[in-house]
Formats: sequence, C-alpha cells, structure tokens
Amino acid sequence: MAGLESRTRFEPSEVEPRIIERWLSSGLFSPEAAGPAAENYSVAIPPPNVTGALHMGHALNGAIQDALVRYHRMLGRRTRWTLGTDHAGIATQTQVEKSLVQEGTSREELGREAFVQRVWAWRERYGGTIVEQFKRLGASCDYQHERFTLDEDYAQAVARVFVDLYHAGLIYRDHYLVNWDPGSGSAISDLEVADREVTDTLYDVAYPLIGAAPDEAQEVIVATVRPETMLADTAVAVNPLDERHAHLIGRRVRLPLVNRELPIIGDEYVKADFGTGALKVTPGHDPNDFEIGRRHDLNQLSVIGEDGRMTDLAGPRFTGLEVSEAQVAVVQALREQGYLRAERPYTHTVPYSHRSGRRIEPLVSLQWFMRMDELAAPAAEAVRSATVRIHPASQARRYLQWLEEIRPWCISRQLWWGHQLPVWYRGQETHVALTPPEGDGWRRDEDVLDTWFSSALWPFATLGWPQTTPELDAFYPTSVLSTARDILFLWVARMVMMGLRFTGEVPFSDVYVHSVIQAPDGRRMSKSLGTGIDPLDEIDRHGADAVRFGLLAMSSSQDVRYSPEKVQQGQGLANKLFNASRFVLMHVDPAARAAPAPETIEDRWILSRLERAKQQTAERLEGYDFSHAALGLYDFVFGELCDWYLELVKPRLEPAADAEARASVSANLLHVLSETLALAHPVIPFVTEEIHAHLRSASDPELLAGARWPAAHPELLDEPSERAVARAIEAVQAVRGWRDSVGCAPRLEVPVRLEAPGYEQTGGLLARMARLRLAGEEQASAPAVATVAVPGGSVAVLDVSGLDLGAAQRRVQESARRLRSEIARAEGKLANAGFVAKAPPAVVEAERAKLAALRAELEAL
RNA sequence: GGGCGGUUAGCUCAGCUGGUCAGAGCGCCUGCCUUACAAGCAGGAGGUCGCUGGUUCGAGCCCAGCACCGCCCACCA
Repeated sequence: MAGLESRTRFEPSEVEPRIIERWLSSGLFSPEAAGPAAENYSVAIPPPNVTGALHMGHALNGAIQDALVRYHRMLGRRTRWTLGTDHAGIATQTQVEKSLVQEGTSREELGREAFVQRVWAWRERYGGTIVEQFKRLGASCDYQHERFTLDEDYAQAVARVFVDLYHAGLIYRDHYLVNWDPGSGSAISDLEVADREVTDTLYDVAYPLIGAAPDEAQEVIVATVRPETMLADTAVAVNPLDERHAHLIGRRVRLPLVNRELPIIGDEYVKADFGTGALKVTPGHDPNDFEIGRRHDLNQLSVIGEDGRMTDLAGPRFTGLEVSEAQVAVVQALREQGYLRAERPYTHTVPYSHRSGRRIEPLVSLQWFMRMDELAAPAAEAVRSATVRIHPASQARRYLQWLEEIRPWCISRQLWWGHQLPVWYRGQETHVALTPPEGDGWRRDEDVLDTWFSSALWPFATLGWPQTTPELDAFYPTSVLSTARDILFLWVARMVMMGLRFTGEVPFSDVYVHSVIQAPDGRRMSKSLGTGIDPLDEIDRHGADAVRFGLLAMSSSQDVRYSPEKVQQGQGLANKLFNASRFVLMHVDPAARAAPAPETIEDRWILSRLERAKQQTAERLEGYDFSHAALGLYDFVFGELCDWYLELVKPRLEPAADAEARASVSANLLHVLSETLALAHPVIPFVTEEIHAHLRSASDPELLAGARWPAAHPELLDEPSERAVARAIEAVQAVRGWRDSVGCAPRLEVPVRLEAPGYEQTGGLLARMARLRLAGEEQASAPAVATVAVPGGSVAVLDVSGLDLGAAQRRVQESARRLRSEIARAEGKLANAGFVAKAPPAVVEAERAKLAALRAELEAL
C-alpha cells in the first residue's frame, strides 16, 4: 500500500514503465493456441510501416483495439492481438535511398543485393521503434509473436498466392497504360494516386486537314493541356453525333511538327460541347486515349520515357528534354510554324503520386496485373450478407460501390525492396512457380509486388498459412478489424477477397472504421504542414491513460478535431480514480473484502448505479461506441461515485461510527471500487492496474489485465432508490444554490422544515449534504423566513440571521416565475384538444402528473 | 459531375425509434486551502439547435429547397 497514500497525484511516468514490465512478463498477452477461433477473440493489427513512428492514427486505433482486446480478454476469451510490421515497399525504399544520398552514394551504385542488405540493416535498427511505442500506449499485443511481411514463411505464403492466382488466370502480364511515378521510378496502382487541382494552359492547335476542298475548313483544331504529347498522337477523334464534325470521320489530318498522317475517327467519348469538339488521341500517354486507342486499334506511341524525359521517338529537336522543357519547346515550335491558335489558363485536376508527390506520368508499360472481378463478387456478397459487418454502415455502402466498379490491379513495382515476383524468363518462355526453373539461361523478373498484395494476406499469413498451424485453427478467422477509412479499399477489401479465396472464410467478422483525427484547427495532421501532434509527447505530458481516454472520447463515425480537453479529461479521470482509491484504502482494509451489504439508501443507490454502468459500458464497447463508453465511465466515477457516494459515506467511516456500519460501508466501497476498476480497465489500463495492485485481495488475480469482467448482479438493481437519491441530489443542489445566492456562510447549519414528499429515506442525506438541520415536530408551525423550491415541494428556512433576505426573496420569485411559466406551458398543452385526443395516453398522463407536481411546488413556495 | 457526412453554449462535441432534450467537457464569473484529490470542491452566467418552407396535437429530431464546410468516387482533352 505504500506509495498510494503517500502521493496525492497519479504519476503516469513513474507508474507506466513498471506496469508494462509486469504485463509483458505475465504472458497474458501471448495466449496458447488452443480452442476454436469462434470462441477465441483475435485481432490482427493493421501493420504499421516498419520504419514508421507512432502517429495519432496509430494511437487512436491502438486505443480502440486495445479496449476491445482487453474487454474480451476479461470476458474470459482466449485473446490474441497479432502484432507486426509491414515492409512498406516504396516508403521504406525511399527512406533508405535518402540516407544513401546523404552518404554520397545511391541505390544504383550499391546494386540490388547490397541495397536490399542495407534495407534489412535499416530495419534492424529502426524497425523496433514503433513496436516499443505501442507498448508505451499500453497495447496488449502478443509481442512474443511479432510478424513482418518479409519474414521467410510470410514470403512463402505470398509466392504461393501469386503462383496460384497466375495458374488460375487471374494474374497476367500485359502492356497497359499505368500510373508511372517518376519519383519512385515505378508504376503505382490507381489507389496510390491522388488528384490535385492545378492551373495549366489549354492550347488550341491546328491540325491541317488533308485534301481539304477550298470551300471547307482547312484544318481541325484540337485543344490540349499537354501539347508535348501530340508527338505521340495517332488519331483525331470527334463525336459521330456532332453535326459540325461527323462528316470528317474517315478523312485525315497532318500532325504538325511530325508530319504524320492521322485518321479522323468517330468515338462517343468525345464531348461535342467541350473545347473544339475534336480530340487529339494519344493512346501512349493518356488513359482515355488509351481506351479509345484500344477500341480503334490505334498504335500506342511513347515519346516519354520512364525517366521522365522525351524519347528518341519525340524527334531530334525534343529528345532528352524533361517533359516540362519539352512542353515549352513544342509550344514554341507550334507558334513558330503557325499552328498555335489560342491559349488560355485552365484549371483542372491531375494525378499525383501519393508517395513521392510527383505528378503521375501515364505511360504504356509491361506490367503484371490482377483481374479483380472474380474475387470481388464473393467479397461483396460477404458484406451484403453481413458475414462481414462494417461499422458504421455507411462505410459498407462505399465498400460495395467500389467493388462494383473494380478494375484490374497493377501489382508489379519497379522496386528492389519487397517480394520479388516468382517469375523467370528465358527467351519466349515464362516460368511461374515457387521454385526457380531447372536449366540455364533463366532470368528472374526484377519487379517486386505491390506492398498491398502481401498485406492482403495479413490475417492468415501471420498465423502460418499455408501450413495448417495450431495458431491458424485457434485465431483465424479473426474477430474484428479496426482501421481508418482511407485503407478500406487498399487493404480491407483485398483481405476479404484473399481470405475467401485462399482460406474459404472471411478474414474477420466485423470491421470498425474509425475517425480520422484532424489537427485542432481542422486541417490535416501532417508533418509537412507542421500540424502533427506526436502522441508520445502527449503521453509524456498527460500519461497513456489520458491519451487513450481522450482519443476514445473524441472518436466518432466521422472525422474529428484533436481535442486536448478530452485528454485533459482523461487525465482528470485517472487522477480522480487514484485519489478515490487512496481515500478508500485510508479507511478500509482491502483484506477484509466481503460481499456488498447495502444498508442505507445511498448504498442501494450506488450498487444499482454500478450495475447500470457495467451493463452500459459492456454494451457500448460491444457496439463500437467508444466515446460514450469512455465518457460514461467518467460520468459514473465523477458524477456518482466520487461526488456523491464517497461524500455520503464519510460519516460511517469515522472511527466513531459503529462497527456494523463500518463493515457494511467497507464491503460496499471495496465492491464498487474494484468493479469500477475492472470496468475502466479497457479504457485506462495503467491507473486501474496500479490501483488494483494495492486493492486486490488474496483471491484476486495478480493482474487486473487478467481479471474477469464483473458479473452482473441484477438483484442489486433498485430503481426506487435510484429515483429517491436522484431527487435528493437535485434538492441538495437547489439548497446549495440558494445558500450561495443569499450569502449563507458555507459552514452554517441552517434550520429548515422539509415541506415536500418523497424524501422519507433521504432526509438525513439531504440535511448533511446541504448543511441543514431538519426541524422536528415542535417546530411544525414555526414561521418560515425564506423558501427554497425543491423537487416535489419546498424547504422552509426557519429563523436564520445574517442572510441577504432580499436575495432570498428574489430567488423565490425567480423560482415561482419559472414554475408558473412551466405550468402555463403544461396547461396550454393539456388544453389543446388535439394533444389530448391524439397523443398516446401515457404521454398525456405524464403531462398531467408533471402539471400536478409543478403546482404543488408553486404552492409550497 | 455523382455520392456521403456535417452545421446545437466562447471552443470541441453529445443529443437513441419526434413528447423533461436544450446537455457534457473545457473556457469564463463567484465563493471555498471542507482532513481522497487546488490536475480539487460548491454555485453561476451563456444557445430563437445554419436559413426558408412543409408534415404533425407536438420537430435539433421527419420531409423539401437553399447556404456554407468536410470527405469519397469519377477519364471531359
């Protein structure tokens, strides 16, 4: 017990490291792989980037998952929270490359093998950071079985999936227009691209019409924001329904600067009312044109290379120029040669790489793709049939919509850090298998897989799939996946697809999509904007419990601003619980723990309120309603347990109090406090664990983290007592307000006569908490000098001197005025024939009762 | 261009199937070092619930329109 009484504040920084140690050495977080998955509780953490550091999103999701995991562990389920990190191809490679540049070398200089070794070394050095940070948050992950998406057996699983899908015809290689990210030097998927609004120049360029009759237009004018790509034009398209242009279909134009003849084709994609109604078609450098090109069997010319420079095909004048330089040069040339008809500023959205921030260059290139339609259908059905439940439901609609419009996924990346494709080539031969081909002359495909390809296997590959392991039996399918909205498609949908395809089961039954935490000013939290708040700084300042509570309290189904006040509130809660516990331990011997023994009305009240808090907290956690779970605990601890119950029982704890009263209140206090600690533990594990160490009796488990969730005691529910005490509390507050307004000395005991029903059991409570002395029979007719309205009637103040009676009078009048207006409103309502006739009888009855009560109160004044 | 969500006290947000729903925390004001907690306690001020209509006996709560704000999806050169 030493340590708890000696401080008046909860000191997180002193307590947390010690508790983390105890948790980790207890083995509680690393359950035995036994029992069926349906009975166990299993969560696979969204693996953070191996080189990453804990940010607010991790902290929020960590708090959410840990609340769920701790709650279910306390319910007695075998609970495993699988921890691990993602190799995060582009992100990690970019980071290591940056450090190479600082050393004056480069990836290319090192060569692939040495570079990959460097990344592994980097991972050795920095990979543990985020795992340590999860510990500081108090996350009860299974740290003994940490996984990494490049682990040897994980890599085997990835290769196996690739090979299977290839042989099933779902993975194929194709020349296709991809999002080329010049920053990372790799193709990236559609989901890694973000549009940004930019203002470019829209140029009108004249393409001379070949064989134009003297009486017709001599040229076709096209509009473009990327004139440099005209060098790769292979057609001009018009809408066949466009009267101005339809007659041109089948004719030809001459491409300026290049002098190539281009056919004029008809395609309904072209908007007659946009620009000039004629579209230059560049299948090699524009996604739409690529589609048009496929429909019309056009050539795909490339004038831009993967290095972002113009290729030989661009012609001697432009070869080797950067794209932006080429644009200037092409416009210059067009102007010189008289083909430029107009130019004007034009604002539109263009794709940028999520990773490198560079503008995407659409290029035709030979890549590996995955056909998604066949996998998407069962994944959609899983959600439609609620085999996978997405919370909130609005996110399920987004998920389904995305799956309906799904397109092939470009899965190859031109990187060195990742799962290299299990593909070998020799001449025209292609070998796709788990093992290299026999014989000489084979060359392995240099590309690696999109990181999300391997993460899609996370829930089962972390448990040993494709082997049938005890872990897989015990913990797959997992129970819930908690994640941010932005990776619903990138990751969640793909896990469902892969899970169904390769295990025949959905990877999780529930998906909780949590808020994105914005900066307090509503902007994105980001390092580059300087709007980021480091959760570890917050933990240092306020404690992990405070941060966890705060994050849960601010979470909601939509984006929220970071609220330091909520963290402060959490800190207050931790401190409050700590001090309440100190108080209890100062007066009660925890070894003398006994069953609760309600003796007084406040005992029955708090025990009943505790039952409700237990039920409510469980419901809210199970319903993914974390903010109300957290705030509800706060309300119970402050608003009921500390503000009222502890104050109410103080007299019974005095040494002077009789032994029976002390025994009763001791049992009740210990019961309420220990169950409250358990209730709060999933949200604020540290402070509750710390108190538990001092409070526990011999029969309790050593760690609260390993204790059971308090069982329901329906026999302790007592609604009449709840009502009576609630009414008494209101009365106390009314009297305190009155005392304050009339300048009544805080300590002065005021003689009063209670003139209201409903306080039969709570009169003593009322008197003590409001510092009143209740008059006996002998003063039944003593004159009142003032009156205080309380629920159901009034308190008549007798013979008290030194008060501001004017203020008292004003207060009475204020009460009366309020009552009269409420009475008038109730009367009006009841006088309304429509209300009486159409409202449900119970509502009308309630209104009548309310009116009667109000009249009684007014009367008493 | 579609779709979704938001607009409630100075700030950040709660308000379940329409009838004590006008709330919380923080901030602010007043008074208290009351022997668990001054990171505390008690009291108080503060909102025509974005705007306009409608449905209803009754509307922050339902419907329509509008105005802002945010997010997602989308190939208009």
